[in-house]
Amino acid sequence: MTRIRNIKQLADLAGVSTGTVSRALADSHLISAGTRARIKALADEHGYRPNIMARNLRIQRTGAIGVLIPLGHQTGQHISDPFFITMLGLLADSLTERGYDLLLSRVIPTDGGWLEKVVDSGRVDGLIVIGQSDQADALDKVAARYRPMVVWGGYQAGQVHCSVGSDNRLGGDIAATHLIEGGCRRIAFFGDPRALEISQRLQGCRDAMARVGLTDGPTVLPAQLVAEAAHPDIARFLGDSSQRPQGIVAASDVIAMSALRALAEYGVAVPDDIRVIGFDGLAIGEQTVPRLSTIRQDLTRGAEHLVDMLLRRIGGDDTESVVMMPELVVRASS
Amino acid sequence: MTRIRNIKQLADLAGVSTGTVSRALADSHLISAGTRARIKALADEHGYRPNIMARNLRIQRTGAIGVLIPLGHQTGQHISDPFFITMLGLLADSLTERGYDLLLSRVIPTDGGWLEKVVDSGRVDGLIVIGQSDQADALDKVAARYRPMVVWGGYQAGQVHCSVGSDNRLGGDIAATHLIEGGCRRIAFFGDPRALEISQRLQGCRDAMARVGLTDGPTVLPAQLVAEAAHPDIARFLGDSSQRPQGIVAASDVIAMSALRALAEYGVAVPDDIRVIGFDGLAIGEQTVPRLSTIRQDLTRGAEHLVDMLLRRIGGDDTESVVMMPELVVRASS
DNA sequence: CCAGTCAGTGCAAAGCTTTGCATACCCTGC
DNA sequence: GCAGGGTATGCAAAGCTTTGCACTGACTGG
Repeated sequence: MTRIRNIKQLADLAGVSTGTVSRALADSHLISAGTRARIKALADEHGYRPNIMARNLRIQRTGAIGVLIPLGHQTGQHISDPFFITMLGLLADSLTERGYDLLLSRVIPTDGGWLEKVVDSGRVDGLIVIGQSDQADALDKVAARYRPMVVWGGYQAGQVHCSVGSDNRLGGDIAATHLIEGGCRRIAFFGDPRALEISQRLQGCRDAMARVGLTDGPTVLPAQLVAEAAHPDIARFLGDSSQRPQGIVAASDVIAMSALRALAEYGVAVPDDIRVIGFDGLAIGEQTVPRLSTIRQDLTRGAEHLVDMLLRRIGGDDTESVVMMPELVVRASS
Repeated sequence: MTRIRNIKQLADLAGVSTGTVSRALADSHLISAGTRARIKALADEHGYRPNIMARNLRIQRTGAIGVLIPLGHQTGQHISDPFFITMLGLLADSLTERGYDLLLSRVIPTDGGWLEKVVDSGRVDGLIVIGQSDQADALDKVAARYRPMVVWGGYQAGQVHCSVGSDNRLGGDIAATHLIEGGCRRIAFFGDPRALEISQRLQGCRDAMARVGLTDGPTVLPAQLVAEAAHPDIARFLGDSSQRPQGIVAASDVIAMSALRALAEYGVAVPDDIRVIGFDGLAIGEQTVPRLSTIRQDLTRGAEHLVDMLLRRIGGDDTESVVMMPELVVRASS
């Protein structure tokens, strides 16, 4: 009843060779049904499990997909951010359903080779990167030679890596247009445009304003994505009543919530004095006071696309980037 | 400039043996500084990264910690559940800070060996299991021989596996006592007591009621943990106005939110007609209408304990289970 | 009765590192 | 000039599977 730890021991016990054991456990029809059953029973009885590392080394695949969260432009950010977490949960569900494990890494791309390190480590069969941060070039460089990688984020012409994401420019445009239609002329944009997606949202905002003659565009406050870090900046900005905008386009729901909180503290009425619109469409936005208007991205569909396309790429197919339409959700904050 | 894929090629290129390369890359002082620098430069130039699977196989460790979410008593449940996700984010932060990767698995323990499969696979250096579900026995069995495992969940006397969690009985007691002090005599408990933690919360609820002579205890509605599945049951239960309780102890904040929603739909005033209290203290409870009273568990500290203790166990130490004190948070729903 | 087939099994290489031990060389001190 | 002690490197085993190929024996058909 002693524990069996490798295939050799089991082979000796069964009086066959390791090859036979390996094949028997894999249900190969090369092995007679009798031997097969006997070996399996023996393996079961002695609690033998093949060593996955050795197996992976041999067959050159791991059954794991890496999910990477590059925190390029803001070191303070944590994975516990609601957006990442939501996406992560969706990916986990979708991947486990397909029999893959999920290897989570939070990386701070300070050195050049952060992505190569994961790719070449051979630890994963494919890679999902959540957000380009300010690392679009690094992603392109790797994508040129490493196929099984898809990225959640923005799309720009000429991009080498395969991305899934929303039409961020359009989203920003819709958000700003919505505020303008509500009568706003002085608009502020809260978000750090070093991240590709956010710069696109800002661009959309500018476009919408330019169309009605507001060629200066919005005032930009490069707020951090993470709530705790953003709040002081936002509070300071809004504290100066002389520069208060009439409308705020926030680059994410989390930033918008920070803004709502700060405005409440200053006694500014939303949406009467200042209108606020977020971006993402997280569930949490339903629960704010007032309930947050937002530009919804369909994360569920996004996650499914990411996994689908990644598996196709692992299988050798090629895939085009996907740009999904964002959707205006008007609640009570605008 | 051709890509180098294994240590042998690099060794040939450098005109040394593989052993020397291996040591050089590991910065071993056995290798002269000159050779070391030369090899490193060469490795860098040709983009060589050691194959992690081979390395893991050789040194018998993986640098990854498995996080397991057993969904024993309810097949519908998804990882996207807010509680799991919150915990997962905290663990991810804590683990990556300490240089470990996080391998996420959602398992449905139908067959006996679900846990053994992960443990013996050699894919991870240690295991964090989130929630005992109804699998306490399976956990004990494995814990008897596999040291590097810690479990988030309840503690009961005689338990073999090492757990971190709240005093659930006490939490249930506090919750029920709070409702009783608010004048409730007919109390309902929403939650499926097949899970250890929940049965303990129910027990606490019973204890509190017994102390004031309510020996029948609460009416138990074995609601699912996941919101979508629980809602119909809860709505049906509350729809029958003849059996409506005066107070509801929900086994989780998510269940409580479902109850709040159902009550709002029936036009029942909270807390005036029915008082509701949840369990967990998730951030999301701040945003409900009315804001949810709850029993808070300190998940941040819990996650840190889990990781700390796991690493200590990996290092060979032994660790005692930790039971943290839950805390009553009175907001507006009770 | 023999050549040929086929089912079932064994052998050993390959996958890539790490590391204990052996080796080679260069000094130093006597 | 030689024993002894470092220092720098090479050799090869070990870690555990999977799998192409070779082999054995039994059986079929002529």
